[in-house]
Amino acid sequence: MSTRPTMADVAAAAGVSTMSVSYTYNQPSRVSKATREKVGAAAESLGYTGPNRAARSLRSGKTNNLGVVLTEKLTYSFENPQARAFLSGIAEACLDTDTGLVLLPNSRVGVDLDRVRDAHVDGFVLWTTVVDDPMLEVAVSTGKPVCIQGGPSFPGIQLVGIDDRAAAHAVGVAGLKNSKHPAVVSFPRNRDRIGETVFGPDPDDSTFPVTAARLAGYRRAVVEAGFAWSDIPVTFAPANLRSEGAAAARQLADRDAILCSSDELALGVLDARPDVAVTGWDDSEAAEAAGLTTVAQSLYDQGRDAARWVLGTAEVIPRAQWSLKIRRSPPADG
Amino acid sequence: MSTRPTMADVAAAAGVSTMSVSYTYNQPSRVSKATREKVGAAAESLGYTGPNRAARSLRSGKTNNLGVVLTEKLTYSFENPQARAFLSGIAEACLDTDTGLVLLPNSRVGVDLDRVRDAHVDGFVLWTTVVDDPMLEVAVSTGKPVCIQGGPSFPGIQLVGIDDRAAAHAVGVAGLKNSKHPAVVSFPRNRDRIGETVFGPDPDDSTFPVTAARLAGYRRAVVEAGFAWSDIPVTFAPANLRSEGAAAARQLADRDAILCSSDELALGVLDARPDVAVTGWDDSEAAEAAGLTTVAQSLYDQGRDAARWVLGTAEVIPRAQWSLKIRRSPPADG
DNA sequence: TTGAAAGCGCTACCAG
DNA sequence: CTGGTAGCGCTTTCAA
Repeated sequence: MSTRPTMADVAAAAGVSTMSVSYTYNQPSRVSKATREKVGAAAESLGYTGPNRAARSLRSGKTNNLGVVLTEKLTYSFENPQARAFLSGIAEACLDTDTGLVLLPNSRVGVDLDRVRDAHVDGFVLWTTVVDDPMLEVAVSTGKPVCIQGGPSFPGIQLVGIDDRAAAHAVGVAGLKNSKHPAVVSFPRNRDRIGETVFGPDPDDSTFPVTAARLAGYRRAVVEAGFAWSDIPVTFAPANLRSEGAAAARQLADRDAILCSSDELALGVLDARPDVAVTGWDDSEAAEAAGLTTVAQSLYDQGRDAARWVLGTAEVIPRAQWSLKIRRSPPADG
Repeated sequence: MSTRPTMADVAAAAGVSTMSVSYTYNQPSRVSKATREKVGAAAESLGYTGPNRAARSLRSGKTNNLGVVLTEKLTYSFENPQARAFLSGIAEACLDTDTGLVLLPNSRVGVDLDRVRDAHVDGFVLWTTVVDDPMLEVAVSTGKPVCIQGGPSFPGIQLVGIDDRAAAHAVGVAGLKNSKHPAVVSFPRNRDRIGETVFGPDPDDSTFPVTAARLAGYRRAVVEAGFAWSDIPVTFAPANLRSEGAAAARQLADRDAILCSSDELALGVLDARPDVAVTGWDDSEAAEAAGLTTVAQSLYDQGRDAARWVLGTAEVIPRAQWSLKIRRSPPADG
């Protein structure tokens, strides 16, 4: 039962003070090369693997844990490929700094808010949520750094994500090229997730910022293509499922081009209407296989960058990149 | 900048000793009801949310973190629905005990072994790996509790998982009901993941315990159905992908029943050979939709139970349940 | 550039 | 059932 060596043990073996060992690990530039080498050798020979984290936490107030606030049930987040890629990126960044992950659900139950309030973490990364989510205020009130993917923007919270409005405009322009009767199939407007078709809805009526931004971009593309937004049917799918895309498409039987909020919905649309021009979002493998025109972005990179910023490894969050993938759907000519 | 109250603050406010507050949180049954109530009231009024974890860790040696050792790259694990469900279960158990998650990759690089050796966690949950994985020894050598899903069995490591051999036998019996020329499409035999077809391979040649157990179960079903195992072609798919199932099926064009190691492979087989009798494994949603006969098990439950055991919340790991889902493929009569 | 002292907040141990 | 004492391993602060 040999207990692990402490900093004091290393100091004794190296013939220096405990402080010199501490400095060697925390501010190596502050100690002389000779000290650094003595400490390194002593640590090696004793099998010392670095400062004990609990002690360091107690003294410094850092927890070495990152809080990740996901959707309602953790399982749902895992089933969403985009959220998953985001989480992978976060996990990767945590690995680099030996940081633990605390996965926190975000149902609207008070207990989830309490959990965030009291979480023993150094900061939070949130998955996009509704504009009026009380979680936003709670996260900020902890005084810890907070970063959210996809919005909403909120005072004190750093954003990571692409310019959804600009990307939606770009993919909309591509999708409407030869269209006479376009339509949109969108994510739900709010947490009620009601399936309904509305002509020319106000994007800002959506409490999901991502939904709102994409609608606004589509609207701009539609208007630039010479249509009146109020003539365009927008079907809000109750869930981001292929089957819902198909169901929506059947309600839009007279339309010749359909802009979709996700590849999943777009593939469903193609299932029901193989003839129609369709655009998706996210550049999934299935989208590539189906030849779908779509918006590509790396949620993995965004997760990694968000985590790095929260953990203090990175000073700034690099601008998230996106690109348009033009493929055979929609057909090049009508 | 009001700093958070400490146990001593609560003790002072409640008019008791610090120790009584500590006991109230850690062994409530040891303190009188009166004390408990005084402490509760004082904590409430001060906004004390429980013992500081770093201090508790430092004193008790507990880290309040659980190590989860997954496959080579974390991303791969997230893309595997079964590993994902397992991880969801673990995450849920961690939530209950306010425990952080440290996700650790398991490539064969030494750095991953070092990471596990030095991980600041109270125990490990491992995802199934090859029988000769050095990670097993490393995890055990930490002296911390270790539980592995799916095997291999290893001294000092707790197992969680179903009896793959028995389940394979059961689903094999169902799948071979009217077969004259059966075949098997299996997971890879070892980490080389070579795609090949072998007649009557020795199950124990597989370094993946799950692969070996399922093959052994299939073999028993095959032999009981009156075939010689050495006459049965077993195609090892290089990856657990639908496309690989289809590719394998094309190589088994003369076969009338195919037992598969996963739903994914089975669906691929059906893509290429809609006429053939097929069985899968895992009871995915797609399997249900396709009417596939398969083995159902809850990796979520297994993850939750494994984590509870490692964290000391549960004394024993409940036996993992499985059931046979008999559906229209294979057809009831030839 | 190095070091001594103090103490972060808590719980193991022992005493009553 | 309750409480005092000691100290977990480290880093902040101050001094040399």
